[in-house]
Amino acid sequence: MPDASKVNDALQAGMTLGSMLRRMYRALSENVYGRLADTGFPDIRPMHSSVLRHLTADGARVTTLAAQAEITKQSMSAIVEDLIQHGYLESRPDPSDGRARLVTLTPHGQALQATLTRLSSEAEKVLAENIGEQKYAQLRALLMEWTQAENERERAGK
Amino acid sequence: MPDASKVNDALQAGMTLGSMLRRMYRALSENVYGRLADTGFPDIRPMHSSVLRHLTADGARVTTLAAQAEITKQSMSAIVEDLIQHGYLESRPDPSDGRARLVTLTPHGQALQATLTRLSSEAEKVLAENIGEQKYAQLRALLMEWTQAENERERAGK
DNA sequence: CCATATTGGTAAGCTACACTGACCATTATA
DNA sequence: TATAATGGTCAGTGTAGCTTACCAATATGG
Repeated sequence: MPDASKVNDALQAGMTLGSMLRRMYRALSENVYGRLADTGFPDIRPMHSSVLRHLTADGARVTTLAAQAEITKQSMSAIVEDLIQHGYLESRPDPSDGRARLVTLTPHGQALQATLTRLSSEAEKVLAENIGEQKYAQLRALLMEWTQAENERERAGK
Repeated sequence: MPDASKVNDALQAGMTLGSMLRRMYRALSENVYGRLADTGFPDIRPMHSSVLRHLTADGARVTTLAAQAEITKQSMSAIVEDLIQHGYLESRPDPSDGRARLVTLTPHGQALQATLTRLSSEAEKVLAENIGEQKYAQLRALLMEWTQAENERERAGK
């Protein structure tokens, strides 16, 4: 059983779960995007990862990407447009549907995606060193479990 | 030892630690602020918590609050100003320093703070039910440990 | 004790990232 | 085949931050 009074103290001291999650997220994010800028991708910001995270070699439609990233298609459209301007993506009409367009990575975009994955992994490694491999593994497992359960709940409640 | 290949798969699938942290943060945040609006505080948004989280009965200066929330004093100043307009805070000259002002909670602000703490605690309870008390306790402990260590690192590296 | 540096705070303007509402063209369906 | 649903765009809005520049009051070192 978790020590409820201790949690309460923490809440009083402003250490909500949310604030800590947010802070850890920011730490990772700043690490990754700071280094990304130093690695030849100075025009890429966190928002761009919502595309890069999900885009596979097959390409995808803006609508699909938007759904995966849980943002509106207008927002996703703007992000994609920006990445096209910078040469990371290209988009061509989808042969199987006259309304749709297929978004794919250019070689430059593939390099970016690879670098982003690498830097994310390195950032996690730093965190693992700070709290210990064991606890890092625990944290990751916990989050993955929750995320997957959350996906279930959404599919169900929809 | 954490299963590195599994982590790598997850990274490929876009499940970075960061994206999961962010998502859980959003879930909590939407829960709390959605309900807060239904509880008679429709004008309070997540940003406001950066003040409310740290402000004690003694009051505090904008500069102090800004440092605690890790935002600029201009940003904090705007947030405080907004909360004053809505009757949650008041600010008076600090008798001990002619430059400074002391920000304190009005009774209305105290009610808000209490409600916010309650809702945060309830939101965490929901999460605890979803992943299990044990794992919730683990997650919280992990995050608190990292947060405190991070505080250390900052104090040291500064 | 006074010149200079530091500190608390404000003002103005900008950027990043997301949203809503309205709309068009194409495809699916009753 | 008329209507609904889907993929996408355009224009406008809002939120939460930031930077640069500045003022007034306090601290500090010679």
